[in-house]
Amino acid sequence: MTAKAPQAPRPVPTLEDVARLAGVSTATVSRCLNTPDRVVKSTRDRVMSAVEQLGYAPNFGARALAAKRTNTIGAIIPTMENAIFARGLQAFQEELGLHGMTLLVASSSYSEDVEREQIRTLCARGADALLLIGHHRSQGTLDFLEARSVPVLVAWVYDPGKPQPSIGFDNRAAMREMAELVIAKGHRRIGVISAPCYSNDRASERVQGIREAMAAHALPADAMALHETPYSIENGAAAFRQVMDSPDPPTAVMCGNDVLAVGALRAARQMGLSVPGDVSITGFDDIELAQLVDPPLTTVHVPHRDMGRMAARLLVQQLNGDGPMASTRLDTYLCDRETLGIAPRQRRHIAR
Amino acid sequence: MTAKAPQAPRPVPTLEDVARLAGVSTATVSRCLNTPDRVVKSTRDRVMSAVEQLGYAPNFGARALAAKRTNTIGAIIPTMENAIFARGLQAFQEELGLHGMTLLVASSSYSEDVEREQIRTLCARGADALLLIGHHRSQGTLDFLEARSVPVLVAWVYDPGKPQPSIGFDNRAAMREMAELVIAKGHRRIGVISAPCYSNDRASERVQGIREAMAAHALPADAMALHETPYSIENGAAAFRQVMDSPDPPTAVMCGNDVLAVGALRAARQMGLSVPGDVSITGFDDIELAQLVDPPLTTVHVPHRDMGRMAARLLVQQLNGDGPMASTRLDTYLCDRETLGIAPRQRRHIAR
DNA sequence: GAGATCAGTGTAAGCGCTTACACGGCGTCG
DNA sequence: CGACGCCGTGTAAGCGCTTACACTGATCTC
Repeated sequence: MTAKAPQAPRPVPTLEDVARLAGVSTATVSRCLNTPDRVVKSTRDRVMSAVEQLGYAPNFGARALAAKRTNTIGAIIPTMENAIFARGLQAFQEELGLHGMTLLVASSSYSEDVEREQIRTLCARGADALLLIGHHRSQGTLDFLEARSVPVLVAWVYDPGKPQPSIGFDNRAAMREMAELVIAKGHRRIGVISAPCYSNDRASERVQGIREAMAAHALPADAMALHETPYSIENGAAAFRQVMDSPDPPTAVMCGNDVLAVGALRAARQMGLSVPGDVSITGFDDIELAQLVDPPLTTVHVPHRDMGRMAARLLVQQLNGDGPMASTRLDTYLCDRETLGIAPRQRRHIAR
Repeated sequence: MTAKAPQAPRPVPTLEDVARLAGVSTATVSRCLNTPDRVVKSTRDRVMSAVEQLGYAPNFGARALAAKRTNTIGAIIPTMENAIFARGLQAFQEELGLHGMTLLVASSSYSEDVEREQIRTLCARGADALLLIGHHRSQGTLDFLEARSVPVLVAWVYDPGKPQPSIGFDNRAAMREMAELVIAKGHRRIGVISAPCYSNDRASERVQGIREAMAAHALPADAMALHETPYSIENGAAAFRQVMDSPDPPTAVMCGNDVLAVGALRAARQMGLSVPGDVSITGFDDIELAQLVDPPLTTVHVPHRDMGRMAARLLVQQLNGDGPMASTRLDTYLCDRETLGIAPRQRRHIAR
C-alpha cells in the first residue's frame, strides 16, 4: 500500500496537480494565475484548461503565507442591524469587489472590548487593511495596529486632527446646523435623545454640536435635557416619554439618529401630542424610514453609500502604494421635512 | 551584516519568537494555544506571558495550511441592505462567535453568477462550511461543492426533499395561509407583487402558495394579477399602480415581502385609496417597519434571528462531527394587523 | 527494584503557494 | 559571428504553523 494511494474521490486539487496535468512546473501555473502576461499564450491556455478541468481554486492560506498579502480588507462595525452600516458596508464591499479585494466583516456590538478582539482576529487573518468606525479606541489597540503596521481608515467621522485618516462627515457641525435651525424656529428648551456617548464619538460629537449652537445663542446649558439610550425604536419612545415628563418640557426634541427619532415620533402620537404642533422632533442619518413615517421626519442627510464606496477607494489606493490616505470630508445636508415647526409660544406661557 | 538584522521596529512576532522568549519549543507554544490542558501550568503561564508581551497573534493562513481547518464559516446572502438578512446574519455571527468561529460574508446581489464566484472564493479561503440562501443553484455549483465536500446549509427555506439540509420555514405554506385568510375575507380578485421569481425560490414558493389557496377555493388562475419587481419601496409603489391600473382591479394586493408592501401602501395613499377600505394589502417577513407604517401592516412573521442562531448551531454541530445536519423547520405566524379587511362588495358591483 | 506506563516536551516533516534565481534558446548589435 | 540581453520556464527555498513521533523522567505495578 503506497502512502499516497488515492482514497477520497477527489481530494481537492493543488497547484501541483494542475502543473502535472498541464505538463509545466508549479511556478508557471502560479504565474499564469497571478501575472498572466509573463507567460506565453500557448502555455497559458494549456494551464488554464487544466485549471478548469480540475476545478482548481488556489488555497488562500497558502497563498497568503507565501505572498504576504491577502487582498482582504477587514471592517468592524457596531452591528449589521443598523441600516446605515449595512448600507455603507454593502457599497464598500461592491467597490472592493471591483478591485479584486474581499471584505471580512465583524461586528462589535458597540463594545470596545469586543472590537479589540475582532481587530486582533482580523489582523491574524491577514487583513491588509482595516475599516473602523469612529475614533474612540484604547491606546493599547492603537499601539497594536501601529506595531503590525496595518493601514487603518476610520469611517463615519471626519477629523483631520487625528493621526488616523478618516472618511466621513463632521458630526458636530452637521448637528450644530440642525440645532441652529431649531433655535431659529424659536425653540428655547431642547430635549436631546442620543445613543450612549461613551466610546461613541459620533454620538458625543452630535450632542456637542447642539451645545455649541445653544451657547452661540446664549441659551443656558440647562435648557438642554439629555437622555442617552441604546439604538432602538422602543428606546427612542421611552426616552421621549421621560424627556417630556417634566414641569417645563422642551418644545423640540433632537434625536441623535433617525431610529430614535421614529420612536420619539411614535411616543408623541401615543401621548396625543401633535408633531410639530405641540412638539418638534428631528433625526439624523436620513434612513429610508425617515420619509415613510407620518409626518415625514426632518433630519440630516448622510451619504452612507458614497462613504462606503470612497472608503474602499482610499484603502485600495493606499494598498497599491499611491501614498497615504488623506482624510476626506463628505457633505451632509438638512432635510427639512415636516416634524420641525415653529415653537409653540402659548404653551411656553402656560408653562410659566 | 547578519542576514537577520532587526530592521523594522517590530516585524510581527511569530510562534518562534514566542517560543524563544518563553524558552520552549514552538510545538509547546502551539499546544498552549490550541490544547492548553496538555501543557503543565507553569510552562503555560510562561508562554502566555510571552504571548502577551509580544502582542502575538497566530497567523491565520499558516494555521489553516497546517491544520486544514479554519474555524470560519462563509455565508453568501443576496444583499446586506435587506434588513431580514442583516438581522439573521447578525444573530448567526453572534452564535458563531460563542463557539469560537468566525464569519466570512459575501453578497451576491441576487445574481447566480456572482454567487458562484463567491462560493469559489469562500471555499478557496478555506471556509469550513457554507450558509447559502435558497435552493436555486446550478448543477455545476452543486458539483463543485460536492467535490470539495464543504458542508452546506441552506437557509430561509425549508425543504426536506432536497439533498442539502435546510433551515427555515415553508414559504409556500406560510403564504398559502395568508392567502386563505385573504380569501376568507371575501376577496376574489387578488393582485400579487413579488420579487423576481427566477432563481429565487423563496419568492416563487410564496407565489405558488397563493396559487394553491386560490385553486383550493376554485378561483380561476386569471383572478390573480402578478407583477414581479426588484426589492425596493419605490418598486413596490410602482407595481401597485400597475396592478391597480385595470378595468377590474383586485380588491386585495398580496406582496412577497414587507418592503414591497410598504411601497404599495404608500402608492395607495397617494392614489387616494383607503386601506383596507378600498383595497387590502398584505406583506411578508414582519420587519420592524411593518408596525410603523400607518395603518400597521398585516403580514407573516418570520423568526429571522432564531433562524440565524439555529443555523449557526447546526453548522457547528456538524463540524464537531455530531453527524449530518437535519433540515429544520421554523414556524411562521400571521400578524393580522390593519391592512387586510373585508372585500368591498359595492366596488365589485360597480366594477361589473 | 526492573519493566511498563505515562505525562510533558522537543524534533522535524510537511501544508500549498510565491518568487528569487538559474538556465537555455533566440534575436540583436558592433 | 561571438557577445550580450531578454524572454519564458524550471528549481528550490521558504512563509508560520500543526502534529506524528521520539524522547525523557517520574510514577506505578508486581
